[in-house]
Amino acid sequence: MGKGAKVDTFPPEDETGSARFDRIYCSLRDRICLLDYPPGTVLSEVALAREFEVSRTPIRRVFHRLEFMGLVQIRNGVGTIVTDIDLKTFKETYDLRKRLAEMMGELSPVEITATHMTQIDLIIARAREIETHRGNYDDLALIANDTQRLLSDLTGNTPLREIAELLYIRVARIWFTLLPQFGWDEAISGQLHELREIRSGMADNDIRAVGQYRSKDLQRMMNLLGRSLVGS
Amino acid sequence: MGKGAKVDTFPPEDETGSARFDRIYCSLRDRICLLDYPPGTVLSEVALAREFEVSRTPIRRVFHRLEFMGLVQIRNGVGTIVTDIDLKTFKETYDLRKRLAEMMGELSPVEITATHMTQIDLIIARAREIETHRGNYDDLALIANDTQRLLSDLTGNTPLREIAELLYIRVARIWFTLLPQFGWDEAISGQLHELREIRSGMADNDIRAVGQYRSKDLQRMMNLLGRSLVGS
DNA sequence: CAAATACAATCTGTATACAGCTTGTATTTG
DNA sequence: CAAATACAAGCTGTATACAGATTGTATTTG
Repeated sequence: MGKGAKVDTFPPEDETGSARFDRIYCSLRDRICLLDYPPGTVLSEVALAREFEVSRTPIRRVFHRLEFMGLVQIRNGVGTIVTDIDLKTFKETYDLRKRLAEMMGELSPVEITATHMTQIDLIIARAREIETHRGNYDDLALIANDTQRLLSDLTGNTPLREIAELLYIRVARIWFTLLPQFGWDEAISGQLHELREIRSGMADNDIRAVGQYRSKDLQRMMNLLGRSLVGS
Repeated sequence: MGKGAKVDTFPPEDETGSARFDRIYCSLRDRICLLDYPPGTVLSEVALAREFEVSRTPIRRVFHRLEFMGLVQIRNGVGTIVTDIDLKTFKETYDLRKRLAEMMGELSPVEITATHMTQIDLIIARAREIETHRGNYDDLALIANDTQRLLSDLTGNTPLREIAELLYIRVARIWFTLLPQFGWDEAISGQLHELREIRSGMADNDIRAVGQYRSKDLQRMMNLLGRSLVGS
């Protein structure tokens, strides 16, 4: 999943230290989140060092960041393994995300700009474009990612934004794993429904409504999950 | 402040890797939080490497963790500097912490045990003991830290607990900096009041009430801060 | 044959030398 | 004298060799 979805950028000539770190970190984070590296995958420091044309040191720095984000577990003498999430933690995280979504509009809300409207319209257009491409879960995942990014832009409270992003990154890939179980129609129509709700709230310049829609949709996902687990 | 409050433990003989990391990380984190290293302090990798009898490598690992926690800023060619917090971020963080405190009792609440009651009683006893030791802000800070730790133990939702701790660590020292401005009587009586409120909620096995008390007290701190800033 | 044991392969953790960046200072230059 | 410049000191970033930990496997031993 997602193999062809992202092209890793080549390093520019004058790349500074932190830019290189960000490049490698974002690459690996996205590979994990988009399931190029599924849970259980053992990441090799030396192999990645060769691929990114650096030594082990910067790779290790990235690994420790990924561990802090909850995406890998580093074990001495064993290796660095992409984490899985137990259902209890998954549910707790979604419960919390649901609450944080409600806060989005209540803590220092931002003003909706024309740029924001352009962004949501573009995302909706992309979702409609793949509506009939049954089973295109890769692009659906990218759309979900961009939706989260847009909602981040609409979150005025900085710490809240950071934490919402962190929790999203932690559980997004688990969600992506479950997506196919729901079937394409349910998945894409749910995503489009959420996007249109969000857009209506944005059109009214009502961030509070946007947050409540998001919260409701997270609840809907939890319900779907519950049904899926009972049904399997 | 806090110089004599904490004794760094000696490394045991059979110390494993991650234990060493935790030891150094907690030492430096506490030194920053308890203002042994006030904002603006430049931390030296080589000096700390000498002190902890390791090479620069583990110290760098700790520095990157501290940077992720928001306690230091690492700048290439310059140094690693203990951060300060601007008032906007400080207020945003408190607004968020206030909301998270309310959630404590609502998301998977835990059962209060006799151990928990013993802990809160011990903290209250310590607070009463220093009640007449005017200006003993160091011990007051330690009491505030242990209060936070107890509330963490009462938070059943794991991600919520982690995030509440993170936000506390980020802003605690700023709060400690401001404490003396409020005067000893206000500071110690406020702390004791909060502790007794928390205890009453715990005695009723009502985590929701505990969270609401905590939220209210965070609001009270914000109000004090506002007055202090207007008055200065 | 089964169980304990020794070992080798492979991984992360650490130490250290060196490269690159930033900044204050001394020097040069108009 | 003032401003631009060259430089040196000190910091973090990187590369790499080596140490320590873990685990699967082959060997030994009863």
